[in-house]
Amino acid sequence: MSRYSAAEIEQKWQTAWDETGLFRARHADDRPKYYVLEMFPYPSGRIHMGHVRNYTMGDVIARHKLATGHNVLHPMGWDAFGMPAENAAMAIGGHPKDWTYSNIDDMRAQMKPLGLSIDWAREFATCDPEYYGQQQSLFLDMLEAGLVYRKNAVVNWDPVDMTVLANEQVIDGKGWRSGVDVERRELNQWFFKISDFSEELLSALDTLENWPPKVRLMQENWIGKSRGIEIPFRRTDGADPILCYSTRPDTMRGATFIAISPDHPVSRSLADANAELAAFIADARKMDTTEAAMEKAEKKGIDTGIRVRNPVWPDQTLPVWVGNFVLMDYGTGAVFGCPAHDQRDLDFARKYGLEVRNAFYLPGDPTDVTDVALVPAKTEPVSYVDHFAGIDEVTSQQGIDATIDWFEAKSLGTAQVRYRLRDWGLSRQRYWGCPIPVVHCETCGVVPEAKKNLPVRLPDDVSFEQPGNPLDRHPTWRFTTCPACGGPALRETDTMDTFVDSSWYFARFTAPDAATPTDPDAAAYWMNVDQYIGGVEHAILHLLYARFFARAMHITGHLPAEAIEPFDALFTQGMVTHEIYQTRDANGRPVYHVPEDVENGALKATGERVEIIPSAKMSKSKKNVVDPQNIVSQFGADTARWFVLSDSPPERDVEWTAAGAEATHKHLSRVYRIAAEIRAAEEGPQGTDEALLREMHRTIHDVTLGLESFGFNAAIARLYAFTNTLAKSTAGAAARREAMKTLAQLMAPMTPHLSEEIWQQ
RNA sequence: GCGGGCGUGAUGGAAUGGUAGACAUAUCAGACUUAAAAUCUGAAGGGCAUGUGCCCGUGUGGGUUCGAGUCCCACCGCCCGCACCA
Repeated sequence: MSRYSAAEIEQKWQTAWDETGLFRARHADDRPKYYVLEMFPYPSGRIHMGHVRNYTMGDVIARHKLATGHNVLHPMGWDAFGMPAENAAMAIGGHPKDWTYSNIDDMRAQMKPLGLSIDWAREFATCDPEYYGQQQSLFLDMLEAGLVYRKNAVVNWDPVDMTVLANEQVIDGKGWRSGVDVERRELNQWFFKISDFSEELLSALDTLENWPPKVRLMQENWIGKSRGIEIPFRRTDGADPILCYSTRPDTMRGATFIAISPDHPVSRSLADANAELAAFIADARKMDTTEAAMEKAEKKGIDTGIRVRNPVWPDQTLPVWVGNFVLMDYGTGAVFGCPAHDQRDLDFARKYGLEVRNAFYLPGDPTDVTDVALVPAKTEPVSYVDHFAGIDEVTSQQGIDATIDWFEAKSLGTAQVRYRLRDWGLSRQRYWGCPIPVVHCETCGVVPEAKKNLPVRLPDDVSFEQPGNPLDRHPTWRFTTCPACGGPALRETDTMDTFVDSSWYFARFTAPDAATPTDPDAAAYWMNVDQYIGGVEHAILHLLYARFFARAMHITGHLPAEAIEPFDALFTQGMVTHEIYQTRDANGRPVYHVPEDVENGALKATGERVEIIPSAKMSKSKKNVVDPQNIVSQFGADTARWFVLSDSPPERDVEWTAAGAEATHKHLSRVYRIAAEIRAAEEGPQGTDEALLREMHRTIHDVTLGLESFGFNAAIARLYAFTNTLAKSTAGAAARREAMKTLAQLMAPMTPHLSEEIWQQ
């Protein structure tokens, strides 16, 4: 072969690797183990450049570790449950199962040509009954361990589609499919007790040294620990006091009203006798809970007529309002409003003509002031604090803590540590998910399914013509017998949130065929994941849920104590972006064009200039998607792999360009050519060329360092430089041969096929 | 509002506090060719001198240091995450 033919080379070596079972991982081995994992894909049907970059990074590490004497586990699977499959069934007919499995086949067929060093024998999909059956078993263990419970919760309910909607599926207060107003409905739902682990999930973040600081910080903020105090406000009518939660009791002097949630018990009981209030509460209920809506929503309130006393200055009485902005499930569902020091409270006070009172005495100011402009800057020392604890700066954290202590010492309140983290509601009124393995028995109530009856399989004969959950209207599926009393019972028809599926798959990969969720030996040997790689979009939910699950799996005996932090190192890679090409139609609306139709900034067909928007996320609607399959068939997998790693550091976005891909291909052709030249060079008595060999060893050092520290772009730059040196080298044939072999070896993690070809010749 | 990150040629980006701009793209020139492609050789931060040299340069302004793209302070700009959380 005189020309570089990626197609031939790649096919040849992929077959060879397959036949020798090179990437099969076995857990009896003297070599140190290394588990590298990329976040597994949702089987949409097409792989995209982001997948290529993600899996190539993992593959570079896997191959590098394999080459440096490690026993490597590098598996792949499918995060296969979820709504798109049901949506496809509703839109185009067919069955979610068929749609999903056929997508998996398609995607596997697109991935295999990339030459990834994956142990395909371990592949599974989360919708395999073998997988979700083990998940049900895990759920039952967690139920027994008290890590799962049922409670009523308010959800977004679409009255037409008859299903719960995620916040993301509520657009402007309306269901994204039905277009009707979404209701807030209270339903009985299953919850994981993740909030029991708030403190531990928070403090253990410090041990995750090889995680990006940014991700740790995001989790810290999400868990949201705060120290505050619960303060009872006595009512003038002598009824039970209203408990308010505050993290800023130092602003007590500025309190001019109390706001309670529409869901607060006091609001509810008053509503019985107050039609206006009842209407207000009903109205607040209708408001959807999405971020966007919350931001726009007007702050509204209604005076209850109740008055309470300021606990520190009892001669001051404050009105109690119901406010639509007060959340029932944070703190006590009641707050005191301090308009002088809080923008939201100020807006509210202005709207309803409530008093604005400065919380802090200004130096030399003996009386209360009402002008907001006089409020001292946060860090300014204030003089009034002798009232509290004799501290001179209330607004430092120390000052706030001292104020809390002061309140406690005077028996005016109880210090509280609170977390923003809520329990994880896992019930979904959906078909295509893991059935929750419980039954509802008239005599026994909620009863866990017996493990011998697992998996509770999804029925195949379902229809999607009607809205709602097909499991609910299935003629027979629901009807079963109670595992406890043997009487008639109904199955739970809710399925699990798909985040559950991805919360433990990494553990299942260590023994994908085990008859229990994990195999203790295999889990002990392979866990933890040494390097986990994925998108930063999973920084909070997936990674937090997985950390919770690892703890739950330890408690239920499915993972060793060492595995409660399942990912030793985490790397979040950047996106692959591409220019967008757009022109305008007669009405000035943008029209997008695929890259193939554009040449030199103009449409190939008409010559019309296109507007170029650089570095945009690839998306179908903007038509700037580059299909990896096309690149592989045009240039080969090695070119695609090399390109997505070159140019940009892996944590940053990389811009895909046709010119860059071509240049990469030219470079690989050049390496191939140089190798051929060197092979053909006359053997002779020439000695070594020390300069070349010195450069070679320097390259080995730099590239190794680059591969081990996610400096792939720098490693590749070094390989370019060495290729140039080698091409120009006038050293003897033996030295050049040695240098060429080394070059091939160093390139191998990125371009395994080309390297293997050069190495073997 | 709270939290975090980043500012280096035309472009993507290199650079344990020690020769800024490695490597690549785009560009230009040359060789080969009837021509083109491919390939090979070379130029290239800006300015002045163009002859070997000089001056200025990592968002802006200060500071630490023998020495700062790198460390510290302030400001400007961009990006990201969170947010009626009391």
